[in-house]
Amino acid sequence: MIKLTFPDGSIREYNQGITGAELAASISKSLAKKAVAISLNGQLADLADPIERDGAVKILTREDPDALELIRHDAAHVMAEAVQALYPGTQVTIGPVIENGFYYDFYREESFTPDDLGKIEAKMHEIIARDMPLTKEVWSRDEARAYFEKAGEAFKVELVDAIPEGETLKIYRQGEWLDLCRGPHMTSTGKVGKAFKLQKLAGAYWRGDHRNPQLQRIYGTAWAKPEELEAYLKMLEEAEKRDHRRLGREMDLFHFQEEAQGSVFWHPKGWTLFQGLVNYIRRRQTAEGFVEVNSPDMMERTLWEQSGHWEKFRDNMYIAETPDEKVYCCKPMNCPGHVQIFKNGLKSYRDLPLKFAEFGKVHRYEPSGALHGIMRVRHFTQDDAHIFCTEDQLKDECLKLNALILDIYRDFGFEEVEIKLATRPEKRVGADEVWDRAEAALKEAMTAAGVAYVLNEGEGAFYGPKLEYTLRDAIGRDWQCGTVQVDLNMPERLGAFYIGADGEKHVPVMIHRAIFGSLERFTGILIENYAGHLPLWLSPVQAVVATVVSDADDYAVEVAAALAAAGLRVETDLRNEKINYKVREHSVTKVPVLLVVGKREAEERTVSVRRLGSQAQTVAGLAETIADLAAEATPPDLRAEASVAKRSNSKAA
RNA sequence: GCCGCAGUAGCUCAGUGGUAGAGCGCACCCUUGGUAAGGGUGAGGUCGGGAGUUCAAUCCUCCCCUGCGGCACCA
Repeated sequence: MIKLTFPDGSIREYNQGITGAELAASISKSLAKKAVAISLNGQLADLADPIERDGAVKILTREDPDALELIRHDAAHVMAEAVQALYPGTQVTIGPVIENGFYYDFYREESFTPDDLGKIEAKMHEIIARDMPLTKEVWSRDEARAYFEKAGEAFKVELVDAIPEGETLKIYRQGEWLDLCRGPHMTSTGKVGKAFKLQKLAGAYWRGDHRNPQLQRIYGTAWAKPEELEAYLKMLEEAEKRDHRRLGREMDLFHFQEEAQGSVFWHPKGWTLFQGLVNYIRRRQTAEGFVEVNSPDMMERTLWEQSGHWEKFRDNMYIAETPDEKVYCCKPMNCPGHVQIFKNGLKSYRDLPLKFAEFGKVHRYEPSGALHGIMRVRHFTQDDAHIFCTEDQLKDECLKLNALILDIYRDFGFEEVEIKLATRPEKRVGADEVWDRAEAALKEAMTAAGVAYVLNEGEGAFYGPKLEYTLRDAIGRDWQCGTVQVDLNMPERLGAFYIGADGEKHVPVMIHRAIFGSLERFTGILIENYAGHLPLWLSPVQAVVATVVSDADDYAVEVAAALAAAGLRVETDLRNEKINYKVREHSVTKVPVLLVVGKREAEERTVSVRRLGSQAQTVAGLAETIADLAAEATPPDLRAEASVAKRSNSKAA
C-alpha cells in the first residue's frame, strides 16, 4: 500500500501501482471523465502512469493552470501531425512549450508561406475533432532507430542516438501518427480544444547552431479557454503600441534612414532625454570617485593588434585606410584608449584605484539581422569606465560597483535584475591560471554581496570574465545592460604598470564597467518600460502651456517664461485650434503636463493642470504649480530625501 | 549573417499591364472655440534601386538595398 496526500491535505491509502486514471475513478465519475493528467510531488505525469510510492498527488483537469503546458505541448504534436499530413516528406525535429505557447521546428526543402498557417490550423482542428487517444509506448533504442530511419526522419534518429544509455525511450501515439517525446501528455487530442492560433513562421538552426541545417519554425499560442486566447492577442496588440520605434517617431525623438544603417539620428527631444541620462550617470559616478576622460575615436591598427582586438574582434570593426596609407580602426571599445591615458606618466600604487570614465561612442559592425531600433545599433554610446587597481582591491571594487548598479536601476523602477556570470570563452587571450583568478574574484564578490547569479558558461569577453546585468523590457524581452568585467590580460598586453610600495613595477588589474551599458539601448528600454510616459525629470518637454482663446496668449507666454526660469522645459501652444484638439495632440505626443489657460486663468493668475493619462483637471495658483513641478522634475539623485538616504546607505556599507 | 515576409505622399494604408488614390499630418483662409480630432481650399509621389519581358511596367521575372519576425550574435 502507498499513502497519497491530496491538495486538501487529506491522506489516503491505495494499492501500489494504481494509475492516475484509476485514482480519479475512485474519487468520482465526473473527475474520471475530466482528468487529463496527474501531478506527482509537483511533477506532471501521464494519467496512465502507475504511482509507485507515497507522495503528494493532484489530479489535473484541463482547466488546471498546471495543465496549460500540456495543452500547449499536445498542440505542438497535433501541429506536427497536421504538417506531415499536408506536406508529406517534411521531417519533424523538436516541438517544445514556450512562454505563452509552443513551436515546432520542421525540415522541408520548400518554404512554408503565411497562407499555409491557415491550412495547418484547419487540419489541426480536424485532428482535434477526431479526438484520438494519446498513448505512450516504451520502445527499445534499436526499434526506434529502425523506425525513424525507415520513415526518413534523420533528425529524430539523431535525437534517439543522443538519449543517454539507460534512459527509457518513449513514443507517444495519436491515431496513425507518433512522435518520440519525453511527455507527459493529456489523454487525447481532443483535449487541446479550440483556443489556439498559429502565429508566425521563422527560421531556426538545428540545435541552435548556425553551422547546422536551417529549419522552419512555426510558432503558435494555445490556451485553455477562448477568452484567454483573446486576452492574450489583445495584450500583444497593446505591447506593440509601446514599441520604442513607434513611440520614437510619435514623440519625435529619433529616426533612422537607409544611408546610416543601424545608426540613430537623434532629434532635439530625443537628445534631451539622452543627455538627461548622461548627466544623471555623470553625477552618480563622480560621487563614486570616477573622473571623466576622452579617448580618440580612431586609432591605428598597431594599437589594436597589441590589445588583441585585431585578432579577436576584427570581424566587428570598422576599418579605414587613410590617404597616408595607414590603417585606422574606429574604436569598438574604449579600453585600449584608457590604458594609454593610464600609461601616460608614471603611476604609483598610491594613485590606485584610478577610475577613468568616458561617454565614448563605440562602433561595431553588427550582423544586419541583429539590428533592432535603438536597442541594437552599430554605433552606440557607452557609459563606460575602467578601474585600474591592485588585485587586493579587486573584490572591494566589484562590490561597490554592484551596489551602485543596483541602486541606479532602482531609480528607474527596475527592482528585478538578473545577473549572469559569463566565464572564459573559446576565443580568448591570456593563460588559464589568470582566468581562474579573475573568475574567482567575481564569484567571491557576488557571494560577499549576497547576490544570486546564474552561470553563463563560455560567454565572457575575450580578455576576461564578466558579470552581465539584464533587464526585462515591457514586451518581455531581456536586454543586457550593465556589465562588470575583470581583466587581468589587457593591461599587461598594452604595457601598463604602476610602482608598488616595494619600488617594483606591477601590472594593474583593470575592471571594465558600464551601468546603462549602451545609452541608446537604455533609452529604448525606458521608452518601452514607461510606454512613453516618461517621468517628469526625463521628459524632453515637461510642460506645454496651451491657450483656450487668443486673448490669453500674453498670459501663456508669461507662464511659460516663469516655468522656464524655474528650470523647466516648457513650450507654448498658441495655435488657432480648439482646446480639444490641443489636448489630444499633446496627449498623443506624451507631454506629461498640460497647463491650459484661458481668460479666467489670466484674470485669476492660475493655471488649469491636466496630467498625462488623466482626464482630471485641477486649477491651481501659478507660483504653487511651478514649485510643485520643479520639485517633481528634480532628478532622483538630487532630491533632498534621496541624498539623505544615499548618505546613510554608504555609511552602512 | 541565415530563413521567411514586406517596401505606393511625412504617417497609416487602398489600388491598377495603359505613368495613382484615401484618412491623418502640412500650408493658407474662415472660425475665438473650456480639456482627446470645428469647417473650407491647396500643395505634396522618378509607386525602394537596377536590369529584363512587353507596343506599354508601380503591377510580371531576376539581382541589389532597406525594413519587419525569428534564429545565430550582442551593449
